[in-house]
This record gives sequence, structure tokens and C-alpha cells, in this order.
Amino acid sequence: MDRAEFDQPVQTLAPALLGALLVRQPDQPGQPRRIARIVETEAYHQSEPACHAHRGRTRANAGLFGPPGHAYVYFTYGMHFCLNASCGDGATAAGVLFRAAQIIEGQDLARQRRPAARRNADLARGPARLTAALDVGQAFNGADLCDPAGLLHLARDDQPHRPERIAAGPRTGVRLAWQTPWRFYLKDCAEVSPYRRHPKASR
DNA sequence: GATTTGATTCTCT
DNA sequence: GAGAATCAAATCC
Repeated sequence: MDRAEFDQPVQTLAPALLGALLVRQPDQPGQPRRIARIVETEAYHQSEPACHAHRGRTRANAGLFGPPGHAYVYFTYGMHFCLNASCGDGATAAGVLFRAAQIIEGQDLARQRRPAARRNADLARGPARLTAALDVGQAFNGADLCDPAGLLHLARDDQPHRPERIAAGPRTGVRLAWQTPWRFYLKDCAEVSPYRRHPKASR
């Protein structure tokens, strides 16, 4: 995918990435390629309190400050990784969280990585499930998602979704600014994760 | 230095 | 619907 696409406001980029393909190249001989079609995203921006970079740049969140089109991978709840794509001007922190996807190639390998998944739709139905299915860990933090030669990159689908299938709503599981409708997903998609309000969400 | 919390998932009820 | 698993980073004292 062209890096210029990442040079737009995060709330515009997040819905634009729906239907895009996340391509995971094999890192061992004989391993198949895995492709995930993005069906759910969330936008985060430095200006709002739900963003990891809201309180300024740290070593952990440096990936959100660009350059655009790179991976920001963070570790949470003691056991899970989540994958973002950085965007913006490189000075302001912003990113798109990949929350769910359809595995359209390499399902067998994804199943090995997600033994708990009962259905194919559960393989990447959730941000940490997605990274597990594709073997994306901290090592991918900072990876260039616009480089087709890399282990992980974004590509455009030949047959993109129709625009009217996009829906928006509040972001899942965030405590602060949870009402900001920056979660985008494809309607009627079995792979979209269920909405859960944070137990301590205020207001 | 100690404590709290989280952009979660799984299992059991 | 509730509770556990599990740890890095942020926050507090």
C-alpha cells in the first residue's frame, strides 16, 4: 500500500483501511503465507485521553509518532499483543488499531496458532487474536507496513467492499473518551468482535 | 520502591 | 456475567 495513504487524519484512515489485506510472509522455510482481510479498526489520536500517547512521547509509545505507515505493537494484560498502523505527519501521534480480520489465506497455520478458536470466524475476531493468528509480536514494533518485501505489510484488495457497508460506533473496552465513535467495522461480518463497554467507563 | 491498571481472552457458571 | 491469568508502564508515595 502506498505510504501517501497514511498521510491523512486518523479518523479518515481508519475506515479507509477496512477491506485492506494484511499480508504475513513466512519466516520459516515451507511455511505458508497468511493473509488477513481487515474488517474492524479503531482510531486513536494524541489529542484525546484514550490514546497511549496522550501524555507525551515515551519509549513505549514512540511508534505512534511515526513515521507514517509503520507498525506500533504493544503488550497488554500481561499476555497479549495488539497491532496498530501509525499515521499522520510524524510529529503528532496517531494510529489505527486493527481489531479484527478474516483469514483468507493460510487458515491452517492460523488455526495452529489459535487452538482455542472454535470457528474460522474466531481466528482473528479481536485485536489480540489477530496478532496471535499471524504471529505478530513485539519484534514487529516499528516494522514498515508499506514494504511488500517485509514480513508484514498492507495491500489493497482487488475487490474492495462497498462504502455503504461501513458502520461506526464507540470504541471497545476503553475507559476514557469511550463515547468517541472512532470504531469502524463492516456490517454483517461474522469476524467483527462484540462491543464491550469498559466496566469503569465514566459519564 | 510499591502499587495500580489496562485499546484482552478464556473458562466456567 | 464473573473471575483468573500475567506483566510492562505509568502513577503514586
